[in-house]
Amino acid sequence: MAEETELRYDPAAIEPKWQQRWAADPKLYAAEPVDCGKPKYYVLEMLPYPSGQLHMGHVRNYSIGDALARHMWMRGYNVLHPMGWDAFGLPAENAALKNNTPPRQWTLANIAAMKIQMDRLGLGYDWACEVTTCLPQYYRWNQWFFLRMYEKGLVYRKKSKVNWCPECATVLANEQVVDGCCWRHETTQVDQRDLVQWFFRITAYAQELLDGLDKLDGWPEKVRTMQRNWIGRSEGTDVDFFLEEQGSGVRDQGSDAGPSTPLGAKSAPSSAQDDNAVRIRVFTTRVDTIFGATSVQLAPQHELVTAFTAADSRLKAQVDEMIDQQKKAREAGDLGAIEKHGVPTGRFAVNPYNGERVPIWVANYILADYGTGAIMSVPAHDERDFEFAMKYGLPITQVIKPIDPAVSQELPFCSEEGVLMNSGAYDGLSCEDAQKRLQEIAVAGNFGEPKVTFRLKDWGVSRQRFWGTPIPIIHCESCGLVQVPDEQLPVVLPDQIEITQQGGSPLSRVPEFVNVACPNCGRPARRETDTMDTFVDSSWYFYRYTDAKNANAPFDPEIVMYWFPIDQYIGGVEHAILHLIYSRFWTKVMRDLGLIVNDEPARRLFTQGMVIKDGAKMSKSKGNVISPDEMVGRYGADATRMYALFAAPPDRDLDWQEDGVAGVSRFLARVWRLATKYAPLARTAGMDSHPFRIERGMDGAPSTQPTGLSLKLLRKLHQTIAKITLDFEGRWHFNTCVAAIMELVNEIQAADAQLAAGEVPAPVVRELLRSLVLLLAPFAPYLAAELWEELGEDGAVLRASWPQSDPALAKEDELEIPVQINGKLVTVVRVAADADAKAIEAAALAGEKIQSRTAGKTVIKVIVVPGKLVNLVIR
RNA sequence: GCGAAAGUGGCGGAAUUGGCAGACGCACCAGACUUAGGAUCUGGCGGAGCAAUCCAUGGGGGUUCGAGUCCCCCCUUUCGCACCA
Repeated sequence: MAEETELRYDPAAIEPKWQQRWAADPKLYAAEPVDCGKPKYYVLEMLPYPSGQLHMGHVRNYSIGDALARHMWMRGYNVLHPMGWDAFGLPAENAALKNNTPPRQWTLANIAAMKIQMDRLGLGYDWACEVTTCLPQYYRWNQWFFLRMYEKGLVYRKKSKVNWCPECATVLANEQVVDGCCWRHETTQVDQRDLVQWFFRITAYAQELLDGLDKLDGWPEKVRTMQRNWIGRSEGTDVDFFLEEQGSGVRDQGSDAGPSTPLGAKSAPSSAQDDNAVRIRVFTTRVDTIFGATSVQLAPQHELVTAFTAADSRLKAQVDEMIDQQKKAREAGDLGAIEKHGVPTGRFAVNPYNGERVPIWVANYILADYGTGAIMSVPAHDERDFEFAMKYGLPITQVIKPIDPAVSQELPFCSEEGVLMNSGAYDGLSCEDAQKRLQEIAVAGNFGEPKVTFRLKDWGVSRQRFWGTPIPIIHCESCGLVQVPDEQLPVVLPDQIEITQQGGSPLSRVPEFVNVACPNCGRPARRETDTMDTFVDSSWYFYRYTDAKNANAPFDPEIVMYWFPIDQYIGGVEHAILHLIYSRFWTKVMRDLGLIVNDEPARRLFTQGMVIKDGAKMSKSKGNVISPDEMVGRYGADATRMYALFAAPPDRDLDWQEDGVAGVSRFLARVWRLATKYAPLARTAGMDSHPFRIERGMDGAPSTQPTGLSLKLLRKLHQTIAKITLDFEGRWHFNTCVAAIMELVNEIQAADAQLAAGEVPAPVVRELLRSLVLLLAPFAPYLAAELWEELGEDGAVLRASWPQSDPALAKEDELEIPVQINGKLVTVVRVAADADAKAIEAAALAGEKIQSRTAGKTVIKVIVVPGKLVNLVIR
C-alpha cells in the first residue's frame, strides 16, 4: 500500500467535479409536478439582497435549509427548495452614483456573482423557479396587486408626517426607524416631513394579524410576542372633553381671520356642552378614573395646539421649543429619557361626566400619532401623569381605592383591582363595572364610545427612489387619479437615467416616463413617480416561486394550493416584524382577493442565530468579516457548511473560529480515507446484500444475528441513524448530529486493524459505509456524492432512501448502571438491558465497593430505576 | 423601567423526560512515525490530592433518595420594547 500516503482528501478536486455534474442535471433539485403523487415539502430560506457577496449569515441560513431539503428528498418528498433575489433597493443607486454603473447592470452582475458562490457551496436550489424582484416579469405583479388593492380600498393616499431619511433621500416606514434613526444609516437621524404618500391599509387586518398569531404554534414564541407588541392592541374608550369658550372678547378677536376652528366647530357656542362646542377627543384605557382627571394634555403637534398657538405667539414659541427639544432628544437617541415637560395653554376643557373644568396643557410626553394625540391626565392613577402633576403642582384626586384593604393606597395607585370613590353616582363600582357603565353613558350622551386602538399604523409604501417598482397610477388634471390599465402593465422603469443626489424622485426628472396620455380621457397626464417600498417585493415572492414563469397571472392558484403553506421558513430574527408581518398581511389580502385559500404563509418558522466573530457581530467597520469564499477556498464547501452546523445549535449565536473549520475538514478527511480504504471490500458484497438486517422468523426470533465486532459497529450505526432522524423531525440540533456522525466514525476507525484483517464481513462493511455516506449527505453533499460513487452505488445519493434505524439492532443488550450511595456515585455495575429491578438491586448490592461501604450501616431505602440507576440510602 | 433568552473546563459546546456533568470538536501536553507537515496515529486533558477521596454547572436558599435540569431570591450578559395613555 505504498501509494496510500499519496492519496489525500482534496475538496478542491472533488467539489468542482460534482458542481459540473450537478449543473448538467437540472432535474436533480427540481420540484416535481403537483400530480407526482408524493407528499410535498416546501422549505424556504429568506432570499438575499444581491450585494455581490454572500456573508456568513447567509451561509449558515442556507446550510440549515439545504440540509433539511436534502433530508426531505431522501425521505421521498416532493421538495420545493427555491432561491431568488431581493433585487430592488437603495444600494444599487448608491453604487450607480459611485461607479457610474446603471443599477440594473450592477444588480444583475451581483446576482451572477452570488449565484456562483451558492453553487460553490453546493446548495441544492431549483433555479428553474428563480425570482428576481427587479425584473419587470416580477414587479408587474406588484403593480397588479397594487391596483387590486386600490380597487378594494386597501390603498389610499394621504398627506402625512413621514419619516424622512436625509441620507436615503426618501421616506421610511415606521418599522424602518430604529431609535429615531434610519435602519440602514444607524447614525442618521430621521426628519419629519409633510408629504402626500401612498399607504396600504394594513390596519384593516390588525385584529386578524393579532388573532392569527395564536394559531402559529410553529413559530417561535419570541417572534409572536414581538408581533403582538408591534400590533399593540388596547381596549379603551374615546371620550370628548368640551373646549370651554374663552371670554367673548378674546375669542371674537381671533375667530374670523384666525385659525380655522378645528374639529368642525362652527360658531362660538355659549354653553360648553352645547352640541356645537369644540370637542377634544381623548383615548383612555381607564375611563373608570375619569373623575380623577385634573387636566387635559395635548401632543405638541395636535391640531388644536396649532390653533391655539396661532393666536398666542408666546405659547407658539414654547411649543416650538418643545418640538425642537424632542427632535434633539431623538438625535441623541434617548427619546425615552427626556424629562416630562409641559406648558399650560390658558384654555380649559370640561369633563363631560361631571362638568368639571380642567386646564388644557401641551406636554412633550403625549404622542401625536397614537390614539387621538390627546389624553386626560389622571395623576392619582397613572405614573406618568403623577410625575407630571408633581412637577407642575397640578391637583391629584384619588378616585380608586384598592379592593383589598391591606393593599397600600399610596399614589399613584395604578391597579385595576379597585373600586371607585369620589366619583359621584358611581362610587363603589368595581373598575371593570365602572368602565362598562361609563362607556354606556358616553354613548347615550353622544360624547364617547368604546374604542380599540392599535399601535400598528398603515404601511406607507411610497419611496422617492428610482430603483423600485413604479406605482401604476396616472395623475390626470381632469380625471384625477387613474389606474394604469392591466393590459398596459408593467409600467417599466426607464433604462437611461441619471442618478443624482438631488432630492425628490429621480423618475420625476425623466420626461419620457412622466408624460403619458390619460388612459381615461386621452389628454396629457403625469405618471406617479414614487416607487414602492422593497418590502412589497418580499411580501409575496415565495408564492411566485411555485409558478415563476407565469406570464398571465402572479401564479396559478391550483399550484399554490398544492405547495402552501410553506412547511418550513428559515431566516434571521431581524425580520420578525418587518418582513414577516407584511408577508402575513399580503397573504390575507390575496386570500380575500380569492387567489389563495391559506390564511398564513408559513406553518413553521425558524430563526437562526447570528454569526459572530470574537464575540461581536461581523461588520466591515469592525474589520472582523470572514468571507465565505476564503473558507471554501481553504477548506472546501463541505467543511465550511458542516462547521456552520456543528459549532452551535442553529438557533443560537455562532462564534466563527477558523480552527474549528480546520477540525471539521480533518474529520472529513478521515471519513474520506476510511471510506476509500474499505470501499473495494464493500464493493465485493452484492448490491442487495443486507445480511445483518434482522429477519424475523416464524417464531418471531431473529433468524440472523450479527455478533462480536460486527454487532458492535452495526449497533452504533443504528443508534446514530435513530438520533439523527429524530433531530430532523424537529429538534434540529444539527451540532449534535454532526457529533454523532463523528462518534460513529471514531468507532469504525478504532476497529481499523480488525477491518484490515478481514474480521468484519464485506456485507457489514458495505452497510456501515453506505449508511455513513447517507447520513453525511445532508451536511456534506460533495463528499457524500463522491463516496457514494466510490462505493459503486448507482444514481444520486439524493435519490437514495434515508436509512432506517432497526430498533432491535440499536438496542444494547447490556447496560452500565450507576450505583449511588446517598445520591453520590460510588460504582457502576453491568447488567442485562432487560434486567428487572430485583436483579439490578441484587447486582448493585453484590458489588465489592458497595459491600465495604454498607458494612455496619443500615440500608434504609433502595431506589432502583430500571435502565437508569440504583441509589442506596444508608445511615 | 418592562419583557424574553442565556450563564457549564482554556474555548465552541453536550447532557431530549429530574438519574454516571463535561459527548463531539478546538486549543494545549506527552509519545510514535517521518520524504519535517498547517500531515497521520496513540495517550492525556475541570480543580485539589501520591492516593483513597473531596470539590465543581453565575451566587444564595429550597423541594427530592437524587438537581445543570424544578421552585424562590439575587448578580451578570444578550436581545426585544421603551412615555402606546
